[in-house]
Amino acid sequence: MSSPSASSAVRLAAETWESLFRSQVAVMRKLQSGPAFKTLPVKEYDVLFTLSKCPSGQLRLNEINDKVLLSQSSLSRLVDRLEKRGLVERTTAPDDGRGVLLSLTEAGSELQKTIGREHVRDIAHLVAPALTAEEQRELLRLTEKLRASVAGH
Amino acid sequence: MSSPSASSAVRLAAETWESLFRSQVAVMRKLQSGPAFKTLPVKEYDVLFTLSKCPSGQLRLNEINDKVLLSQSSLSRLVDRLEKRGLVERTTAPDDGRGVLLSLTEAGSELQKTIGREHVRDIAHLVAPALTAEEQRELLRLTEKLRASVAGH
DNA sequence: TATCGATACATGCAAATGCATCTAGTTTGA
DNA sequence: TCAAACTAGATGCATTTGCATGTATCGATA
Repeated sequence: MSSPSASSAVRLAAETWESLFRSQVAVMRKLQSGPAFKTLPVKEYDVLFTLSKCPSGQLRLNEINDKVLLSQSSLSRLVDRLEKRGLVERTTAPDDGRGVLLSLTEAGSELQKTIGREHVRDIAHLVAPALTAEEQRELLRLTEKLRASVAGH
Repeated sequence: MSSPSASSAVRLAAETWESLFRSQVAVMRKLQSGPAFKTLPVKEYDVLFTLSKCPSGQLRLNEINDKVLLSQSSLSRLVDRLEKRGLVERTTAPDDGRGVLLSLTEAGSELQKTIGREHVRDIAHLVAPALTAEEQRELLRLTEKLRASVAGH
């Protein structure tokens, strides 16, 4: 790796990230301003969604925390709000007395599905006109590869 | 567009967005926890960065607001904080008495460069090992295409 | 050019967030 | 086996955020 190519490699990485970030901002802007999130903020929906996708139906708080951009304390209180609205339930983890398992209530599951249907439609309206199916598959592959690499330090 | 392919198109778009979003979360997590942002929060740095990249050196608040995921009022107060620290300057827009032009002070420009150098290095350490240069160029192209499409409604 | 609606930004206030810290349960190792 | 270090999550408190609204300016129209 020669010196000039190293510097251009750094620049390329920075520009790639910048572009990824700005596109995320642009899409998220549109999504969260839609009517789907009048009843529930996006971040709270995201927790319901994450739970709905998990096979066991239960997740530890620290597992959820890995998926969302929130501090541990903010997530704890976000879950307080969801619990107060009767959308999720906290249970002490059976194998670790310190841990908390979170699961959807029936109402939480219903609300997730209702918002989810509309949300997915909104996403499609933004993404489908922008990129071909082939491009979407490639974008999916690249972002997943990036996420996996970053998650594994 | 037949019915089954329409539904799978919707699913693909949703999965693509989900992956893009989660990768952004994973990368941002790492970036903002680095030492580069001990002195200045990422969102505040982002405003300095945006100003530094702009050829005229001045931007209207609403132009900046398009680039960041903040409400108008939050940006207004974020700028208050930057101004109080002497990093930016507000000027009334010459052609529009309602508008405010924002520009970097010398101190703001210095701080942006200092943080920016470290920030760019951090980005490279995360992105370069994850994707080849060719993949990064493709990711850059796809996210820019998505952003442009979404921005144009 | 006087009025009315729209736009740009600021501000009061309630809610959400993060940092530091606390409590309780778990693991380690002498 | 027991104390010390570690981990998961909750909580006090100051900061940040967004919603609703306020103020000032702009632009269109009659």
